[in-house]
Amino acid sequence: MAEDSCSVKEMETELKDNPCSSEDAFAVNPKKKKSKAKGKVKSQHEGKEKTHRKIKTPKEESMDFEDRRSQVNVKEEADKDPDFVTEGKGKKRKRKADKADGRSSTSEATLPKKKKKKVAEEGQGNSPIAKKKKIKEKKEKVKKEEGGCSVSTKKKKTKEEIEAARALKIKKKEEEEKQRWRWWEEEKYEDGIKWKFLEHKGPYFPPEYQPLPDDVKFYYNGKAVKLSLPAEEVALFFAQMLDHEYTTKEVFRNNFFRDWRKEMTLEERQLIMDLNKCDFGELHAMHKQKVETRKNISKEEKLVNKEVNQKIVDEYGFCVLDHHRERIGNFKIEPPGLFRGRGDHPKQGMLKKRIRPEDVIINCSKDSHIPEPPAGHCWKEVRHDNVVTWLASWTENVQGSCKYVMLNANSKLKGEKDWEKYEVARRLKSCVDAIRTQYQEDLKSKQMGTRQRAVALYFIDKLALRAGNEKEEGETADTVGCCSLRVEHITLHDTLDGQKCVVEFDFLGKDCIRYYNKVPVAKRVFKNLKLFMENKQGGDDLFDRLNTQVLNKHLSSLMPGLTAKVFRTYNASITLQQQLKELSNMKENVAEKLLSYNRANRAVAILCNHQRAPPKTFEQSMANLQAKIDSRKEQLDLAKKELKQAKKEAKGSTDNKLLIVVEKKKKAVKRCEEQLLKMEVQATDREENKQIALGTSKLNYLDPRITVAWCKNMEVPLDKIYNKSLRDKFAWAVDMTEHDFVF
DNA sequence: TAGATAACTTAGCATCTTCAAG
DNA sequence: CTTGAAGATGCTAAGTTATCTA
Repeated sequence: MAEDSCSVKEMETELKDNPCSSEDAFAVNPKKKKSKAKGKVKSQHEGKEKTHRKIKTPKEESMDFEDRRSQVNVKEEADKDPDFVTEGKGKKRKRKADKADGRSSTSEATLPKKKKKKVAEEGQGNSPIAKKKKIKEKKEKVKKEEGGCSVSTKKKKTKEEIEAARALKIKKKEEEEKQRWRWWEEEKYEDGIKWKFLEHKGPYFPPEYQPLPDDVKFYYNGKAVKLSLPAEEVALFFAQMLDHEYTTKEVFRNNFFRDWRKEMTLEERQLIMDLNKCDFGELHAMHKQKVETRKNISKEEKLVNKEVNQKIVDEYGFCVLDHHRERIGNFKIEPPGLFRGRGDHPKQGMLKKRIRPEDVIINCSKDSHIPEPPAGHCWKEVRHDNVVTWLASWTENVQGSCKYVMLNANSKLKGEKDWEKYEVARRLKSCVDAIRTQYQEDLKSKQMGTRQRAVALYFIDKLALRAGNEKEEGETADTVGCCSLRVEHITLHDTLDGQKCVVEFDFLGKDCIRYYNKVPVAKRVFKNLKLFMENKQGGDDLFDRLNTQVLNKHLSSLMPGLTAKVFRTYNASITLQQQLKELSNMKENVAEKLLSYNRANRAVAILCNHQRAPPKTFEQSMANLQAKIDSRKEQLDLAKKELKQAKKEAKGSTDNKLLIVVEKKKKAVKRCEEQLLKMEVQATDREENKQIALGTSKLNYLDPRITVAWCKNMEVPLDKIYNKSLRDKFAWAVDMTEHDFVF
């Protein structure tokens, strides 16, 4: 998040210059007047544009879509902009909205039902016999190795152990595969029922706080102070973070100090009045020491730790859902600590409290073995609600929101939902043209609300913006999505770089990731934007007649199950499909095909603005790779020379030896060339990927069936693209997708 | 029927693990 | 065998949407 850190830096200098706490800064922050230009639509604008421009046909529009990826300005440009600071904004934006009907449920989505009869619980591997055989072989192998050379050196033995462990792992994997629940071949449950039986052990609680040893002291105002346990624990949270830049931020420090004092005893509170007089040095040093020793532990200890962890996973990491053992995603209760929100979060530094069993609600079957709370404790509640998917929940104290323990992505519950998501997106494909035509038409509407809706939809569709819910002021960082865009977030250019009607976007989106883009838009959109911005200030809402409920209500009337985020899924998947078709070629080798895939993936990531901070070691590792390429090039030159020489010598000769040498050299050249190409491809890929994150779209937006089908057609092994977890998560797609799948 | 909240998806970064090169 | 980069996984914050409640 380069731009993030950039604004952070600026924040800091600002803070240095201005010694008042930023809490004060917040209070002082002049609220921008929000002049809601209600009913200010000038009707004479209507219809004017007809003379200038005909409505785009869906086809023309879709051409726009194709070169969308080139429009997205990768953020370097934005990075350079030193003026980029989003000011703390004025007010809470709560508006009354037409109530969303809520009747349009996604559950109507019809999954392509494979009318197969229920498969037996154990599930059938593709070729169970072959698998069993394999497993047997493995077992024998393991046995052999175990018995084989027992009188060997210690080293060898551990090696063997590793080998055995590996074999065991493979065996385990195969068993796993065999036991995979092929839920996608079963009938779905009716209306909202998520399970009929659910049993688990409850969440795993982090270990209790271990008091400081006596020789590690906290000092206040130069004097050693023995803190009470609760205060000490919180002090340690802060001490541990001392290397982080954010412990220097005023908001963070103030929030921390306020919450810390709440944990203190009366005397402590009376003594410790100023954070600047606190010396956490020894605590910090102790923590660093601990990290260091943890890093240096022996292999044996590591193995022991691993086993201990595995035991925890085995005990708490699984549940039984409708007769199948399923992995739980996050079975560990979040440990206490200091809250660190993203970006400029007003609550950063606040204490995230320790969760006790008394805070936790358990959800499971009535007839299951109810999880035991830790000794001496009880649950807040045990309920048996089978229309939800969570196993346990608690309320987090910083934001007051609910946290849930849910299943792993490879579970039936998650998989089915995911599948459904892509089916909804595919349904959008069949009616997207009509919807586009409609919103183009709506741009001319007499109703201001309708026009705003149309423009918002245009953005959501064309630029893959998020819906943009309203947020409560002061509770979170100031970020926006489509519906919550403010006037200050866009700049209109009648012409820019030879293009007409360019909208320049500059705002912080989810996770405070900057969205910066200059996009030529339809003239009518441009005109509407001008209209929406009339008589408004920077801090005013661009779409003052619109919110996500209104928008989604409208969308669901166009297609059941349609909401704003479906457009992101749809456009991401369709872009991947198009790009793959365009970029990849059967003639390429696997490395090149993978580059093509990554490029298609990248087009999607750019569309969705999935960014990452360039890896810290990026420059170095790039240079290393380049060095390797150079040396390989030299090798290649050498090999070529040698080949020439060999050819020369062999010319006219019938000496078999010489001919063989020529062949050898030829092979060497070829190998060199291949390796070089591979590295060069890798270098290109990495460079292009510098600040783009491919993972998010792969995980959340791209219909896996597109990828599976592409792999089949291109003869690329799937595991070159999907790692184990992805293959598990998308098991349904891997299993059911034929080569002719079309999104 | 709006506003609150519950439920669930999406997100990037941190950390742990693995694997390949030196 | 060591080192470091890449890749995988873990963590939890931050969104969206559905649903509840007064």
